[in-house]
Parts: sequence; structure tokens; C-alpha cells
Amino acid sequence: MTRAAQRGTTRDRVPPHPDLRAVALQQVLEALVDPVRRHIVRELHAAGEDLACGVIELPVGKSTATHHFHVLREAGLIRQYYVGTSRLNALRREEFEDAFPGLLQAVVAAPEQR
Amino acid sequence: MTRAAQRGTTRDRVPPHPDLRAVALQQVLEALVDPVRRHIVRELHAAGEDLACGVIELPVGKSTATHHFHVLREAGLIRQYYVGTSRLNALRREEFEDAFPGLLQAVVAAPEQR
DNA sequence: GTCAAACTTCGACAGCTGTCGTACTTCGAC
DNA sequence: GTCGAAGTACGACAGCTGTCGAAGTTTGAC
Repeated sequence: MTRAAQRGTTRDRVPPHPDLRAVALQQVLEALVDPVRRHIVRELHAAGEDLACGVIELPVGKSTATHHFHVLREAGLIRQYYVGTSRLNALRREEFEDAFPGLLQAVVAAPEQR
Repeated sequence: MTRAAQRGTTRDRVPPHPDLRAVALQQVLEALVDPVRRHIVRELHAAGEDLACGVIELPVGKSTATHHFHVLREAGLIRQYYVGTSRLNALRREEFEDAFPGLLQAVVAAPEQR
């Protein structure tokens, strides 16, 4: 018996997403302070469309990438859903803007290096 | 012979401040991610005037407080100068706004908890 | 010149977190 | 039904950083 079957259904493939009103600024900044995660956010912002984990090139292994997407999801920055075996990632633009006005824009607009 | 005398003058009491054009976003976010440091920034922002280290109540010891002020200074968020034995702290508002538009405002405006 | 106030400096240390590799699951294609 | 692709889960580990206490420095007041 598979583990999904043990838990009843495959609904678990839709991971839980937090209500942004319940996310603390602390958690958001902890998510944005990592350069790899900021890169993910930048890519999603620039693309303007949902992207699979795999199409965003990251300088880390797959398990680490999973970890980073998890942190971003928990911080309310992205929404994740499956299409086939791919997991697509969507930036939660408007919702996030309502909860933390100007923050995402300021971070994305700021140059990384000088 | 004191150490200041060994180094020549007491000019060392004016610590070095970075040019904000040379500060990376990474460093700024690392500074802002700590809640104690964010509290300092909030206090300076709300006060609208320069404050001595001692008048900002922090839940940490003095040596740790010194550390936090140091990090904020290195990140270009505050300017420090001595008046007597007190070290005054000034928020570098306009300079920082020029370098990272909207960022300080977004962080200060965001509620800490929900 | 003595003293207290206000910070700083310097180790030391504990906890967190970003990283990896391996094993596992789920899905689509053949 | 087998196989590969795409991620996930789990343990382990190293490096960073926030914390403290003790000792030191600088200044102003007496």
C-alpha cells in the first residue's frame, strides 16, 4: 500500500498554502534573505507566467531546490500545483501586495550587485 | 599609552560608514531580517530624530546591542557619531531611499505580527 | 586625579539553516 | 506493466550568527 493510499487520497499533492494575513513579516524576510530564493522570485516575476521548478536554473541540488520552494510557499510568496509530474509555481502578486505593500516590488526592483 | 594614542588620534571614534552605492541588497536584507535590528530601525523612524544606543530598549545585553548597531551601520541603514560618551544613531533615510527605493518604507510600514 | 556612565572588543558557545546524497513516490509514455 | 522524468522526504553535517560575560576605553563630572 502506498503512503498516499494510506492517507486516503492524492489530495496531498496539493500542498497547504497559508493565508497571507497570517504570515508574519519575519517569515517573509527570512524567505527573501536567501539569494537562491530571491532568484526564484525574480524569475517568476520576470516571466509573468507560472514556471515549473525544473525550468528555473539553480546552483543547488534537487533536494535543496525543493527546500527553497517550500520556504517560499510557507511565506506566502508562491502558490504551487501539479501538472503531470511537474510542479508549477505561481507568484502570489496581488495577495502579497495587499499584505505587504511595496515590499515585493522594492526587492525585485533593487539591483543585486553594484 | 592608550590604543587610540597608538593609532594616532581619536578619529577612530568616528566609525567608517559605507557608500550606499557599494552596499549589496543581500547585506541590507541580512540586516533587516533580525527582529532586534528591525526594532531599532522602527524606533529611529518613529522618533524622527537621532537616538543614543542606550535610549532604545532592547531585549539583549549591551555587547549584543553593539553588534546589532554595527550590522546596521555596515548595511548603510544608520549613521553613528559620538556626543560625549553617548553614541548617537541617525537613520540614513534619503540616501537609503535613493539606493533601495521603497524598501525601508515597505518594511517599516508592514505590521510585525497579525 | 578619581569615578561612574556608556559603549566596545574579544572569546566562547549553542542553535539554526542551507547543503548534499540516497531512497522513495507519482505520473505519463511506450 | 515497465521505465524514465520530476520532485519529495529524510538524515546528516558544516558554517554562520545571535547571544553572553568579562575586561577594556573614552568621556564628563566632581
